[in-house]
Amino acid sequence: MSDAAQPHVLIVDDEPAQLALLSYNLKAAGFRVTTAKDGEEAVMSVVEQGPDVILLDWMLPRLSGLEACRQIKATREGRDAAVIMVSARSEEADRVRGLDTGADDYIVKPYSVAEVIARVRANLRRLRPSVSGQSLEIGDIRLDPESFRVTREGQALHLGPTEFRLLAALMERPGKVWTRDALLDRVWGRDIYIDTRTVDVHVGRLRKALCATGGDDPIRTVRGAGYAMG
Amino acid sequence: MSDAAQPHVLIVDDEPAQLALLSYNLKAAGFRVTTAKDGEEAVMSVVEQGPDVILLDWMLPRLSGLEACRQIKATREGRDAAVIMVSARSEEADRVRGLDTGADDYIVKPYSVAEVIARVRANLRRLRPSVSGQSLEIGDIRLDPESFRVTREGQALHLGPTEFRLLAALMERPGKVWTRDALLDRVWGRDIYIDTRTVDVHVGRLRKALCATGGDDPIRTVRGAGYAMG
DNA sequence: CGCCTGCGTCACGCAATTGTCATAGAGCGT
DNA sequence: ACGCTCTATGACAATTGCGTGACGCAGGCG
Repeated sequence: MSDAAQPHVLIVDDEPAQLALLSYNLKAAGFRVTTAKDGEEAVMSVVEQGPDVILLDWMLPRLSGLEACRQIKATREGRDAAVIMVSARSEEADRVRGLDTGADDYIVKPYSVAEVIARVRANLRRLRPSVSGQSLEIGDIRLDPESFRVTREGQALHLGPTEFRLLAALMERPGKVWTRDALLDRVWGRDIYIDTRTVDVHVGRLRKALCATGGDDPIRTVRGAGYAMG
Repeated sequence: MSDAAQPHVLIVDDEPAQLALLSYNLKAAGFRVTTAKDGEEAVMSVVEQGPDVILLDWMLPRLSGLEACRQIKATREGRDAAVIMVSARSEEADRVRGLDTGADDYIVKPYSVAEVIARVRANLRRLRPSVSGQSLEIGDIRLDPESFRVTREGQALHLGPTEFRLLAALMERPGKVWTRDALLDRVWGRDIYIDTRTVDVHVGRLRKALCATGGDDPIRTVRGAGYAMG
């Protein structure tokens, strides 16, 4: 999964120039960027890194963009990434074929960098609401990333920064069970050494805060696995 | 950390170098790997270990890949494994012959390691849905690996971790009869010392949980063999 | 500086889960 | 019907995993 701070974009293109151009500009726009030169590399990278958005060129060596897209969408990590196909072909037929294999969006060459960034942002907004300032809602709990405010039944709750990010992670995918390790990655950031049990403590604190105004415990503990909401 | 649910790949090739190369990379990609040097060994290994995917070289001593494939597909354990033929011949005729004998896929030499891994994953996905996070369903029972939820006729059931994994194993291959030993491997993990009869107890507990809301017993006991669902 | 807030770790207690065993029951061949 | 083998089940003790309060530390701020 991606880091708490920056949305992660994977760019797949066999032309180094395109790669460099997009990479530079997306980094400048505040994204974390990794790249792949062909379809196979792309699939492996998806599995390993679990990016949020994938810019996938149509024409690729080894594994066509179409087939790569199909494979990406079939992996656990790729299922909830946004795939944006990039193609010189503008025919409607191709567009349909692309979307048929599970692509989420379609950009036609020649494109402007601004357009690409806009599309990436748009897909991100749809897929990762909290990253782009949309408020999340589960039951009577609402979390507004913009104002860093959490309310339950309209009543404001006081959360520490860590509890806030923890809640945001849990609310982003209702029903999904997060392992403690996944939460450490997502909430605390990768390559940080924290005892896994610390997650328990923060979940406990979050629970106390969420139930301060009364109401049921909205966090589900899955014994042997982790935590989930919704 | 040896995951009990690691997919199992059998690699069959008479060249030690190929064996080592593929073995190393597949292990690194998170698979459990065993190897065989010829067709006969391959068939025996299939019967003994029941791998999920088999990478079968076309040219083999003792028993050609083609014939090995036929024999593998004739065994109970090999029927629901994916066989991927690996061959230097790229002629269409060979491909057809390979697929005719029951091979599920075909890789032409020279191949890239990434391609092999991608193909293995693709076949695994088709054959073992839960590996890629899809929810499993048999009759009125549904199991969602992502949310760790099990429902029967829409009603949520409470299962312990072991019962959950046991049910997942049974549901992954509807109709397959699992021996107690196979279930110990799959659910408890190999290299663990547990009494075989313990499986009975857990099947009993799982049955009780599944029938808690009423309904027939969905687990079939096969006397002298093991258990099956569906 | 002294207070306050937030955070990570630890230790303890509790409850769910688990492996084993003993016993009763069921299937099958004769 | 009988005997043998394999399976189901209830009981139980040991283990594991989780929740919680307490504690020490670091940083921010008046």
